[in-house]
Amino acid sequence: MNNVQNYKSLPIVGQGGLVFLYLCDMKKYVDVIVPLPIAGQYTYSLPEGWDEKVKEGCRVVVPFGRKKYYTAIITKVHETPPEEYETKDVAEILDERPVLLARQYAFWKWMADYYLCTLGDVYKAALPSGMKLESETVVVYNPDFEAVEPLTEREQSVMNLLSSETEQCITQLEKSSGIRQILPVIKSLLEKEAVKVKEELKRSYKPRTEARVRLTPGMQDEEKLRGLFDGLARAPKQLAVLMKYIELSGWGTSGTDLKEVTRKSLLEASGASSAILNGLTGKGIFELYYQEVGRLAKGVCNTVSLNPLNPAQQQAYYSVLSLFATKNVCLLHGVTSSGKTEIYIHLIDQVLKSGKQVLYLLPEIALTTQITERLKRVFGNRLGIYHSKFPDAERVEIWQKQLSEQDYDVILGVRSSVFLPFRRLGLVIVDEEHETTYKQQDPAPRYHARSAAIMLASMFGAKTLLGTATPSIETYYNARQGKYGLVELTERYQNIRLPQIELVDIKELARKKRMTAQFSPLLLQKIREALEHKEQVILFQNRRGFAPMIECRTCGWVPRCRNCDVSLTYHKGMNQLTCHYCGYTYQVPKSCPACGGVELVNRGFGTEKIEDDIRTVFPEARVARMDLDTTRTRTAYERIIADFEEGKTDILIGTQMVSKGLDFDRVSVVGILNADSMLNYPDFRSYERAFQLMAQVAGRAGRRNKQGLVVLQTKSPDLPLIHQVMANDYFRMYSEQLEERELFKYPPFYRLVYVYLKHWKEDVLDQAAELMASCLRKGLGERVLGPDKPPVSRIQTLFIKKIVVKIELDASLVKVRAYLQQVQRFLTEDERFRSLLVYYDVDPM
DNA sequence: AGCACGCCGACT
DNA sequence: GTCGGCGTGCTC
Repeated sequence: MNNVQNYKSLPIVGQGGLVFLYLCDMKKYVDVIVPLPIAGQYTYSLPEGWDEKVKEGCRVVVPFGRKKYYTAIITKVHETPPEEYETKDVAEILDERPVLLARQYAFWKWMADYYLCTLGDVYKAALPSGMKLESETVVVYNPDFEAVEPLTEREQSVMNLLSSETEQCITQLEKSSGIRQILPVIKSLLEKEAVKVKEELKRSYKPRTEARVRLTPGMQDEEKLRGLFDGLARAPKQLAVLMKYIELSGWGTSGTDLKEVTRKSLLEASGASSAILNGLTGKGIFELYYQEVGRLAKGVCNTVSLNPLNPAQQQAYYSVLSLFATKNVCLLHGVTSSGKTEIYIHLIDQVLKSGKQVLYLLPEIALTTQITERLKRVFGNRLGIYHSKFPDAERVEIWQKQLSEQDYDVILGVRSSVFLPFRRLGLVIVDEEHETTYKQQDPAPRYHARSAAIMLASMFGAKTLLGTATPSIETYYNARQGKYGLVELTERYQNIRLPQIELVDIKELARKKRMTAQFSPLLLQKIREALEHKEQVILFQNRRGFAPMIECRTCGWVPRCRNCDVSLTYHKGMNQLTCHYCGYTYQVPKSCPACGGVELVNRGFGTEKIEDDIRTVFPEARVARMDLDTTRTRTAYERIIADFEEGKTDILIGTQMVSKGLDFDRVSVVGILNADSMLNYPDFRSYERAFQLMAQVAGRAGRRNKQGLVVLQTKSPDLPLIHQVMANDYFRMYSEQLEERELFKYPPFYRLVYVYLKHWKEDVLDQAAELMASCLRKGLGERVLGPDKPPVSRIQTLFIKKIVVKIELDASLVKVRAYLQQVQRFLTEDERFRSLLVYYDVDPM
């Protein structure tokens, strides 16, 4: 239909002469973001009469492509019909009020722009999946179908599956039938009219409901009830339930409304079975009704007052406040156990008093019960917690609550909570600022939550506080340059002394054959002493798995993933080899496929191996292991920590997880088993990271009354870094690293952008990468390095190449980004490189 | 991303 | 000669 026909035009005479004023029921259009990695936005038309309801930031369901439906977000409502194409109608409006606020949208646009990805990528990362409904094709069995001609084997098997369950979605059918290409089969069944298909929106988010009990309307008077008591004389159990209900609801108590009684509480209080209650509903005395209830924990209302700050903390607190007068970002550099959290709490309290909100970011790993309990006690139900390991439905409710009038004043959350809606943000705290897990690796948007938080805060005119004991070089540089305010807190809480660090040369000991597995005699002795004194031990090894790999003793062959070009990790528990890139598992070969040798041995040591060895040496000790494999679920993770806290475990063995902001009271010994394993990464940040890890893990040792001990085992005891760790000399590490960074053109002096190219044909990829690099060099010259084969040069059958671009801090990032995209467009227009995949990692870690 | 179209090889 | 496999292109 021609849209113009809908317009009622009315000529009126204005100052400029005759103009046409189009009145009211002009056709409306919306521009939307779809949750796909596609650049640009799409325009849909609104069916008539829907006009009033739509606003920017609301979600709509739109048909996209031949059959799929997606949840899109409106960015613009307008009246300009597109000229080049016919629009489709919006299928459904999901919100009356926007779920994406104006400032959030501005934040999304900044992110897509800065990190070189699409708005769809940002949208996908930002919203909890329960808010992104998607359609699914459902195949419906036709019971009246009579075959005119015999069905093929595949068709028959699909029909058999459908006969037992007459409506099934395609993915489910594909799985249970085992047919990989099921679409053609369904298509032919559709032509034969053996089945029908429909598109159904799957709503994964369902509000939680609670069954409640009340008297039926006919029973709600004194007379009737009295009659009931007599009537139920021969059903004493039912009578008891009725009496309990009257008690719980407060029936008959004058002047008060009836309290609602849940089915569960009535059953529990009366001790009756559900059959008894069913009897009462059957007689028409009670009726059940369902009420929507939130999933969010109510939080305690009676909160404790703040702990007073000690003089050092007090001073840091005031320094931060006064620096915020002139700086938007401030770094709080406080040694481990200096009580940064208490300073945060006082700052939050201050911001709340001014009616603003606070976002408190923590790396996932540090977001434990210790910190959440502390904040809950202080802020009660004004605090919301946003954790990726919480169920999605809960995250949906937090999002919705943030949009409501009863939004949280404080959000404690992980990386992705920068996307939550805020309306009166006043402060963002980024705790453990140096943590690399703040950077999202895959998929896009590959954003750094620290940078994103600073940008978000600036959009609100809010302040950002970065806190850590071991600042990232970039942040510390910014602070020393005066870009950020800097507050240093050197005094430990209650004057606990920093741990004593003992250096052990394990190379020398190994030569003399004095090592027991990975443990030096000193470490073993200290563990033994700790166990005797009922103290606890943490052993740190920066690797997981039983042994990173196995190797043929004869020829040195190492099993590799056939998709990803990395060596496989050996997992003893399942006696399997796993690729940690694609997750594919392999059986351990009986003999070496290269030379036929039968001796396949372990190489290197992971946490699992250490656990095994420590159990052999100290069979009486209670040992726990904490790494990615033992902490898959939130409960497993919290169990390990709780057990250790309560002293149910003597020795905790772990990867870097054990170093994260946990405070344990009875740890007297920390063993760093092999410092060198952290240093030998081909990465310009490996020294910085090794220092941070060792300083953090060392900080776990020693509490109130006793100085802790760290046994630092290394093969290179003369390395300057080792001595910087021993002296806890952050500044020396920083200065030394800074020199190298400047020399080799790394951050903080240069910004890095990695350009990744992927293709399934290696030679095409090589050509494309060479061409891309030479094009980039034309515009950017020596700033372009590569192309290079990254350490993992093939993931899931795609070959990968990487080009590094180093940009001076004062160069225009906007221009560089535009240039990168221009070169990409030029490249993908080339016939040969049609299926070339290009993506970027801005400020990579 | 997901879905259809269209071009190639392995079978009737 | 056809069916099924997968590369290429488009989606308002």
